[in-house]
Amino acid sequence: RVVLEQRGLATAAVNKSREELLRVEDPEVIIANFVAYLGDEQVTDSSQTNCRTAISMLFKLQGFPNEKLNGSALHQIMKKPQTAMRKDHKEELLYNLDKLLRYLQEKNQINTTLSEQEHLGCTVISIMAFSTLRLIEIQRKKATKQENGAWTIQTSKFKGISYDISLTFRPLSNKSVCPTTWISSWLARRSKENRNKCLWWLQSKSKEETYEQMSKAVHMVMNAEGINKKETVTSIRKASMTKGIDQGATKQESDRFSKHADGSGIVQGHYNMNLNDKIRERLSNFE
DNA sequence: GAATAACAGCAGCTCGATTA
DNA sequence: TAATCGAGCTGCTGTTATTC
Repeated sequence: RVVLEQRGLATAAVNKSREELLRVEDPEVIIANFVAYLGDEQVTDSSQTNCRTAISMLFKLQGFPNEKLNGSALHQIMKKPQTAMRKDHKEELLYNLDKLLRYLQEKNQINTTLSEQEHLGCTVISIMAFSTLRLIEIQRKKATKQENGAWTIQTSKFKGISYDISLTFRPLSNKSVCPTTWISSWLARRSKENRNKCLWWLQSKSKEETYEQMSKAVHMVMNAEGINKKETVTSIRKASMTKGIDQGATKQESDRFSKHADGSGIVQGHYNMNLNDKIRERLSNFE
């Protein structure tokens, strides 16, 4: 339902009742025709691909088998938009994670004077940098205080490894950037009666912070540090893994840290943003 | 030389993230 | 909320290595 709502064009294309859908003889033709129509209308390649997925899902939900939905004709039609969508893997330098850590270090000294939004942004950044969780996973997590100042957090993953995870942050030697410090100071903002409310409870608004607003809070901190506006929240994961790999993390370490099901390929393609200058320099030297 | 195993790489699809 | 972009898993395919 969510997918279909998002793809308004798709629902328009198959504007039929459930009974009508069940009577369709050849759903692949309907999908192919609609994608071809979108192509004529100069709709973007990603939109064409998404609409195809959405209509296909609609038919699948009615019980049509895969073979009826994905034949060679549609395969050929989809080649153009899918080829155009492939991303160019550029060699480009990402901002350094240290930039954000330095910001956290400065702000930690005055964390009681930060605005609620900025405080939340810093806390999320600290958690993301040291856990490589996604924003959605951070938003729906629970935090429990342990002995010795450690915090255990529990969340569910829908992407990647498909089980619930729980991980424990123990105090780091540099306390000013440590997630335990930031979670503690974030919770210290609220009054006694709200102590047991969920982690992202806002004292000022008396409600839980929304996903979109959390994204804005993180962007606010990133912008304040002068990071290019085009960088997304996910780039913090990238910066974290890139730094780890640059410092010599082994493949096993980075796979475990990133929690990808197929670690090496994904990390190589999307998260290892180190330049190849060092290896080129070494190759250029010979006896 | 054929059969099989192991591996790498890619395409396709799905769903998270962002923006207007 | 609609539209778009982008990340990442699954499964397929072709290549290389190994065994028979």
